[in-house]
This record gives sequence, C-alpha cells and structure tokens, in this order.
Amino acid sequence: MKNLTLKDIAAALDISVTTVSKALQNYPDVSKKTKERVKAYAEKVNFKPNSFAAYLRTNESKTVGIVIPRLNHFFFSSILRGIISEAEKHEYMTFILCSDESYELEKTQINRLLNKNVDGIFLSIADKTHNLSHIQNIMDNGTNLVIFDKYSKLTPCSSVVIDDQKASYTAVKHLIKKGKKRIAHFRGPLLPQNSIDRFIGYRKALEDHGIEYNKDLVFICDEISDREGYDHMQAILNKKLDVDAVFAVADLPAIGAIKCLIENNIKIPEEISVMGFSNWLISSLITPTLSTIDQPGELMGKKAFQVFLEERDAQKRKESIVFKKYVIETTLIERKST
Amino acid sequence: MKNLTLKDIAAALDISVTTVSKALQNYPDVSKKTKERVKAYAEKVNFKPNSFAAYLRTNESKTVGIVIPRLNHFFFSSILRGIISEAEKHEYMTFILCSDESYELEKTQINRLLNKNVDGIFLSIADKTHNLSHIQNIMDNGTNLVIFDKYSKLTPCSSVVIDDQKASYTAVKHLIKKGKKRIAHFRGPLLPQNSIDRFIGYRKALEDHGIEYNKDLVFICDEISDREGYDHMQAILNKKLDVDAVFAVADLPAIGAIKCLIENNIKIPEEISVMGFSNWLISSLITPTLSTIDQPGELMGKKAFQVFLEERDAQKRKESIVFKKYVIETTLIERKST
DNA sequence: GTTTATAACGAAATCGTTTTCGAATTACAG
DNA sequence: CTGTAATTCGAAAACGATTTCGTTATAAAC
Repeated sequence: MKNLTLKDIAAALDISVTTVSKALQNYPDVSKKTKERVKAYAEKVNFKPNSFAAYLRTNESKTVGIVIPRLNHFFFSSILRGIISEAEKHEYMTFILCSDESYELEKTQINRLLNKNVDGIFLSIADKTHNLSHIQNIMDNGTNLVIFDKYSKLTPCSSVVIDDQKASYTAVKHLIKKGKKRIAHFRGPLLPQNSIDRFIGYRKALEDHGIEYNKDLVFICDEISDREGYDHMQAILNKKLDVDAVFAVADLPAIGAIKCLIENNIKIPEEISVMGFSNWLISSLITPTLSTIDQPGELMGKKAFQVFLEERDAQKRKESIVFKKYVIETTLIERKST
Repeated sequence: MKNLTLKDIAAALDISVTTVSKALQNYPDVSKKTKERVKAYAEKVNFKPNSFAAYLRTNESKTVGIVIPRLNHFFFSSILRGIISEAEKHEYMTFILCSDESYELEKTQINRLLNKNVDGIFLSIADKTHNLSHIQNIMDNGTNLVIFDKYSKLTPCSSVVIDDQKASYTAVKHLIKKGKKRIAHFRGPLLPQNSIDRFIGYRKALEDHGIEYNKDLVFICDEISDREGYDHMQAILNKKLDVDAVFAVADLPAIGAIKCLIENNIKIPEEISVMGFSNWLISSLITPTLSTIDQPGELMGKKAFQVFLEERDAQKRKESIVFKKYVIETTLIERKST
C-alpha cells in the first residue's frame, strides 16, 4: 500500500540512507559489493524514488507542459504524439493544456504550468494572442521554452516550424501548373504569423506566374472551420466570381468548399479544384480525396523535445543558450481534388 | 527568477513561517488582521506554494493521469477535453499517456503514473489487454481509479460508460425500420467488452425483428480502420452476398465501406445503407453524410472526473467507497447514408 | 612502528511546506 | 490583584530524497 522509501531499504540491508541513495546513483565512494546489494534489493522490491522529494533537492521535476490552441485537432494530436513519446524515452512526463485559441486562457495555462514547476514548456501560440509578455514570464522564470507550429517573430526562444510561405507557394504553383488562373484563397485570421505567411506565399506564387492578385478572391476564415469554407464557396458561386480553384489555409475549410461544390453539382477538379493544408486523416477519406500539404506533426513534436533537451543540457553546463529555429520540410500531396 | 517561499513572506512581514502558512489556509488561530496582511502581501508578490513541498506533507499531488488507447482519435480527444476542463476547475493537472492498444504499454503507463504519485487514474482499457492484475495494482496502491468507455466487467472500480448493447440495438433497428433485411456487421476485435456488446445488440435486434442471424455477414475489424471497412465491403461485393445494409462498430470502417461503395457505383442508401458508431466530426463531412450513434465524449469525461472527486472525498472522510457504474445516454443520428 | 593516502560509509543539513503542541499575550471574572 | 480562559503566535518535527563533509577502517609508504 504505502510506497517504499530509502529508509526502508536502508533498514532492510542494515546500512545508512545515504549509502542507499549513493549506491542507486552510482557514486564512486560506494563499494561495488554494496552497490550490487542495494540495486538488487531495490529491483526486487520495485523501489522508485519519490519524485516530489527528489525535486525539492534537485529542482528538476522531470515534467514538461504543452499548451496547444485546440485539442480536437488532428494536427495537434500528431504533435502531441511526437512530444510525448520522445518525453517518455527520457523519463519525462507531460502535462497537456489547451488555450482554446484564447489569449487569456493561454496566460492562465502557462501560469498553471509554472506553478507546477515544469522543467520546460512547449507552446503553440493561440490565434487571439496579441501580446507576448506572458511568454517573457516563462523565460524570466528560468523555464525552457520551445515554440512549435504557431509562432511569432518576436519570441526570444527556439522554435520548430514549417516554412509556411514556401509550402503555400508550392500549393498554389501546383494549381497554376494544372492550368488554373482564377485561384481563390480562404485565408486564416489576420493575427497569426502562419496565416499571414500562407497568404504571402499565395500572393507571391500568383505574381511569379503572371497572374494578377485580386483581393476579391481572398476570404477570411476566423475559426478555420468547414462551415466557413462552405459559406465562402457558396458566396463565390452566388457572386459568379468565375473561380477555377480554391486554396484553403487548412483542410477543414477546403472540405467545406468541397461539400458546397458537390451540392451545387460542380465538377471537382474539372470546373473547380480544391487544395487544403495540413493533411488531416480526413483529407484522404472524403470523396474526392483532397490534395493538400503534409505537415509532419509527429516529427515536429519529436524535434521540439530534442531542442528542449539540448537547451536543458546547455543550461546544466552553465553555457548560454543559443536560440535556434528548426524548419521542418513539408510535402505536396496530390489527390483527386486537383 | 527564483520562486518565492513562505520564508520570504515571513521575513518580509516579520512573522513566522508557521503563521504565514496558517494565514493562507485560514486557520482559526490567526488573527483577522495578520490574515489580511499576509494575504494581501502574498497576492501582491504573486506567491504560489510549491506543490512538491506541499505534497511531501499532505500526500496529495493534485495531479491525475489518463491512459487512453489512442491519441489521434476524435472520440478520445473529446473525453480528454471533458476530464481536463473539469480537472482544471478543481485545481488538478492532468498527465496524458497513450497505450497504443497494447497491454504491455498500458502496464508501463500505469506504472509511470503511480511513480508520479497521481491522486487518480482514468483508464480506457486497450484492445489487447487480456489480464487485469495491473489494474488491481492501482487499487492496492490506494490510488483512485475510474474506467471510462472501454471497460471490463471484472474491474473493481467505478466506471463511466455507454450502453453498447442498447445503442447498437437502436442502430440496427433503425436500419430494419428502413426496410433493410440483409444487414452486415463490421464488428471490432474479439476481446473488448464494447465490441462484444455491440455485436450482441446487433444480433438481438435482428432476432427481435424476425431476421435470422447469419454469421457470414459478420466481419472483424481488428484495427477499426477505414482500410478494413473498405476491404470487407469489397469482399461482400465480390462474394455477391446480397447485403442491403452495413452496421459498423465505428465510424472509420463505415467510411471505408462508403468509399468502396462509391467506387463501385453503388447507391447509398438506396442499394446499401451504411451506419457508423461514435459520431466523429468526419461523419458529418463526408458525402453522403454518415448516420451514426452519438457518444457524448466530453460529457463522459466530465462525469468521470466528478466520480473521482466523490471517491476522493469519501476516502478523506474515511468512508468506504461504493463503486458505481454510470451509463451515459447515446442518441441515434440519422443522416444521408441511411 | 608510525605516518599518510585511500576507500567506504554515515551524520546531518537541506529543499518548502504542513501541522502539532507548547508558549506568550491579552481579556475577563471573581 | 489573582486566577482562568481565550486568543494569537512560533518552535520544531515531519515528509523523502540529495549532498556536503567528516569519520572510520584499510592499505600503502616510509
């Protein structure tokens, strides 16, 4: 029932608590014989040191926290997998918190993590976050921070991201190569760097291929939902904007657009092509299957944790930390919708 | 940089650590005046007690753990939301771990949680789990356990589940009411109680409506994937089994079946109806939209946490814990596929 | 035989909080 | 003015691990 302590082991083997602790940690001033005796016994009784007591001395909680904007989200689930599985390999446990894309909640969640004395925080910035002082708090606290996916140019920390401009450029170029000329863009909210970059990539691709940018063909998806994609598509049809392709900031609005097109008996991709972004599981399951940009979430999560480890080790060696930006490669996935 | 301690506050206000601690906890033997002084100051400097030190005395870590079989899974994400948001309201933090449907990993994850001294564990049993001794471990450890969704009849703890038999019965009855007579079932693996119950419900519905059960129309989905649904559907067509409806253990295989039917130019639902289970987001996004059973994940998560709180309080009051089984209502969602 | 170096161990302080119990102060009745 | 009760406070132990530093025992050197 009650967990064993060093004291119990010490009593059982008739040695001191100190020696038991040292033996388990391979201190050089413990004889080989007692080390083996202690380790064998600890193994036998399945002793696990109390992490709370250990923390009090070492100041390492062996715990990290993740704050993501959405939980019910295929891409973020993939990132979680990456971080968590890598964390487990290194004996770290992970708190997961959700900001619901809210600035206030993001602040709260970060405070919760700091109060739990996590060794590191992994953050993907909420859409509504317009101020970064809470992020500075993390640094001031001496807690390592790695930002992934949704970043800001202004944060003083390492990050693991994709090249949104490039990926977006690739997507639009793909549509152009297919002969499309009037390409609409369902962009994300105005604040996040990612949706800005994807928009820039879209615009650049058009201009580089001699297609004039037309702001009437750009629509904003504040929630990045299928509903918005559906509505924007319907608006395009109603206004007879004569669009021959749609590039959406994410898969969900793209799928909304497809739904609308099907209901209006418009042929995909012959009349109108649709392109998504992120490669959610769902994009391969709908009919027609959706062309999209693959964003390797699990890999990003893995990398993010490795960055944390590097910084932690540098910190232990009293070296100063050099912030880095890791850019993960994306790939275009061509399916039936283009 | 360094976190404040009771000592710092005590020094600043020129009183003892004891009094500070008591003041913050509203002990009756601290005068109103000093209480206010302490609280005001603590508020001002944003003092938060060190949870690790607190644990060492109180043995409450204010931390719970969740073990689910899959992370990239709409239904489980919903449950997570429910548990986490309820936990946050009560100042609990949540570790999330994944068993990947593996028995071994499930054991490991539970041990990790026990080593982190969580106050409670929320578990959804992995498909491959064939032995429950690791679950008994949790109880022996004195840690509260609540099982949700994927349960076993043999576990000595409270649970929050749905009535799989009833839900499944409702689904099949719905198909029968639509005039279908040769209804195939894509069932889940043989081990989990849930897929057994859904199978039983299927069979019972048939028999209650004068349709003979035919084992040739039952197929097993070990992974519960869209691929399996697709393959089974193709097999049915190849063998000309003359099926007029399919009821799948989950939405994913149902969607696989739909994909297959579309490719074979078979009309849904006129020629073959398809029914899923769980009401994933995706089921409303595909064409045709998928009829399914709504399983209110967030609600289940909420309830699960409340059960934990009740048991924790009973335990504090030294009462013996009475295990309960909470059955959450499901609803049939009729869409275009039936 | 004495000194010195080395190996092996343990006592005790420490981390930051909680809680018991005793001490000090004040208030009040007689 | 004394004795008792109520009020308010603080010293100290405890939680379980880590780590510093000192002690003892053994081996090596002179």
